[in-house]
Amino acid sequence: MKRREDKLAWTTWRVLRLAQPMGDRVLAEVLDGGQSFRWKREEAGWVGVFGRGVARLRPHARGVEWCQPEGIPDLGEALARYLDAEGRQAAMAERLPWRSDAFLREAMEGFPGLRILRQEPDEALLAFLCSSNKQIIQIRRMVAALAERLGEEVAPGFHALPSWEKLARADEAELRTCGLGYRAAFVRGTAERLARERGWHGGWEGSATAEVEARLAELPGVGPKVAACVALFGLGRLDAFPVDTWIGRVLGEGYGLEGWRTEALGRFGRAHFGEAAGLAQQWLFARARAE
DNA sequence: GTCCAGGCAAGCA
DNA sequence: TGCTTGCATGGA
Repeated sequence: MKRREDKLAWTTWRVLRLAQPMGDRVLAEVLDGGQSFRWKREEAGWVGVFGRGVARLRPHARGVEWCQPEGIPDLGEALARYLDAEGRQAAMAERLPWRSDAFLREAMEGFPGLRILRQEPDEALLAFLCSSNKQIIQIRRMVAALAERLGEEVAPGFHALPSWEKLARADEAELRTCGLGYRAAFVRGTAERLARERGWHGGWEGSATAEVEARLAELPGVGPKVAACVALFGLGRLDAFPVDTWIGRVLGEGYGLEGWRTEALGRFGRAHFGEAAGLAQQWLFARARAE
């Protein structure tokens, strides 16, 4: 039996120029390397959901080629923003200490054009609420299950993530059916709070990243690591520096910091890498996982 | 079967 | 403040 999405009509492929193109391997790392959990590999590229948009992507010499389902609003601008087409991050990366830091430089050279996807804050928060003590592949399955069971269908066969209101109404047993385990209580607790606070991150623009992370950490299931991920991936705070097991390992190897506590590693990362620490973190993360 | 995963929260000294 | 433990589940 054909799946519904197989009958979906797609627009013709178009080129989205990127200031900093990505090869196949780097595009894979960006879409499927633990930032977003919403992209699936297909024949020659990727298909996924970002916000309420659905798109197919494939590498192109000057950027990416993309198409979208027929009959929904054009996603060109949203995709350009999502992928940082104008290259704001490439400019920021110039401020990293790669000239004096050979370990970082090697990581950057290994993944040219790597970037932070500009995800919606809700999307990053929900995904990373599910992330604790889980592998990337498992997080992707949890998020997919939440979308399919509770999210709105935005194109045949494709579901957006559920709203906080919807998640707050779901019972914990249903969330556990999505494979969340003890994280179900995190999602429910945070959903109950945010369902009452529309625009929860509104008004944070003028706050320092440390303050933003502290506010995030007031939510159930959000500790230092998840807060840093949401700040970086969802709120565009490029100076946020999440420290997970991979980053702990790679900082130990590359910078002689074996045995340092997570909190101290975070301070090191922010001090050493500076205002684009989150970008450095993503390059080091990619390098660590590739070894 | 064992170890570990893009950790968090609570309990303890 | 800093360390330990329990937590659900599934890969490797």
